[in-house]
Amino acid sequence: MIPLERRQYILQQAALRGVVGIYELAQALNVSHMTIRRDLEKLQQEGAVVLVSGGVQISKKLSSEPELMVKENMATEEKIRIAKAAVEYIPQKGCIFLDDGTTTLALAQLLSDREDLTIVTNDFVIMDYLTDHSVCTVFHTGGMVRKRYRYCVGEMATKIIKSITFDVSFMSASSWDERGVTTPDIEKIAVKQAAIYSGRKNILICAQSKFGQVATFLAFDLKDLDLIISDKKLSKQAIEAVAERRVELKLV
Amino acid sequence: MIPLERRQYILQQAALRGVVGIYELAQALNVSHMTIRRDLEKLQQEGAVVLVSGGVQISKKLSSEPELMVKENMATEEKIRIAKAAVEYIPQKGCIFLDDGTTTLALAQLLSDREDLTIVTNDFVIMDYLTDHSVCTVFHTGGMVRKRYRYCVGEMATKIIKSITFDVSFMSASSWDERGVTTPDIEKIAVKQAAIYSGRKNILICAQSKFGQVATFLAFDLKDLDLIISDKKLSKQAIEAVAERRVELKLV
DNA sequence: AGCTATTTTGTGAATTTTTATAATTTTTTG
DNA sequence: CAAAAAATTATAAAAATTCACAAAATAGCT
Repeated sequence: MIPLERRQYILQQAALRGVVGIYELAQALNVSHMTIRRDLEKLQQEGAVVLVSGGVQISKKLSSEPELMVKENMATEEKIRIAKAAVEYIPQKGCIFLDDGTTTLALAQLLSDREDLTIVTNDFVIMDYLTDHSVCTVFHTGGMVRKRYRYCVGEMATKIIKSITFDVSFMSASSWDERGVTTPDIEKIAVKQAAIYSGRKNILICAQSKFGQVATFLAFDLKDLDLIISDKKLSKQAIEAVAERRVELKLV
Repeated sequence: MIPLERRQYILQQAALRGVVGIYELAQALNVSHMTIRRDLEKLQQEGAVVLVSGGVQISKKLSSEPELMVKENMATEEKIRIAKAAVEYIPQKGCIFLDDGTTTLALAQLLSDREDLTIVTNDFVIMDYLTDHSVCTVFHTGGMVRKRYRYCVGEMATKIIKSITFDVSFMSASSWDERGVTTPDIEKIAVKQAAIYSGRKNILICAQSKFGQVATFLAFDLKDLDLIISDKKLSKQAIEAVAERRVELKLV
């Protein structure tokens, strides 16, 4: 890894998460903290980041730029915590499905050094990340391209998903409540149901903030799940609803 | 491998990844770091890359327009001429397949305003371009991701391709001769054959410079094609070989 | 083919840049 | 205010770069 690559990685992490720690970066990149400090100094001179005690913050100017904004909305603290909890459920040499979404992307980012895994996804952002940063085997489901959201839906994707068996299907949700997970895109229903059909274990990884929101179409019922991983702020009402449906719940 | 090929490979890698390390290239190309350095110096003089410590970065002008950059790096003129000729064969409201490759990418770039089309591809670069710049319906075949080249291969992709019918399949080739199109990737054979199986019309769009090069595996015979579009510099030997197989030939 | 001239490539040494370690000072935290 | 964490500084080690020159490959010629 050459110095520039390292700086790009730092920028990416900063863009993704808002702030990053120096020692964390040093460990991730396997270099000394001094090297990171010198990198950060350069990046600060370029105006890309702002140094703060213990790490860097993405400069406001950048974080308001459209491409990064999309990412910004991604890996928050909660999502990373949820993703870390999710890793525990991935067996050695396993084959997993990652649904489209930012929480599943955060999970993908934790798996870059897992050579043993086979990862299947319908999301192009996740695929891009894995293509550039991972050593695992990657499959894309294909299907009709939803340009705006950069993932695939439709019958083609559904068919392929049904023809594979996953040790774990990690499902995401942009909206869920006591009934189940809902989506505004009718074409996504079949895809999500296929992923659940093909998962020997189905885990919903989803921030509590999405609870209570409802979209037009019901993709699947909470009963179809084996486990829900969410964050600790999840409302009592939600916890009760999950318990009633006898689905295991893990809050992190 | 001749020096020019080596530089094209370097450019391709740089285009693909943004930055590339010198020692990495030296190892991949099996030459000394000095040879790479001299190559990079030349490429820098041409303005294609910028030298940085430990490697090169793709020049900003190019990297900000990824679709142009790929074109840029390999004999553009011919490819665009070939692509323009290929457009003639695309019917209104048609469904076409675009094989992975830079000539097919050039074709995709000419189709951005065609709202009537359905385009299917196994190439992620083509898909990305169409996602960002086109108004047509896009499908991706999915399949096993070949990270380095950014396309899909394998049985999954093959199956899907066979289940669709294309008005035209536009095939590419990194190497071809009188026998047919060859590839170094065994997994690509089935994909290419499936595309030809599913094409009501099969057109090879391919620069003459690739003629005479041979890779390990034969993907398909020239006889399987309805038309070959190439550039005018195509050798007499090649023209005769094509005529013998009763395949129409168009030189532009 | 055989020969020379030219270009390209590899090797090793000197130079410069980058990085790691350790000691010291400053800032943060309880 | 004291302990811990972080930042700074200095210096040694490692890596990357440059330069010079010999070896190898290529091209052009008879």
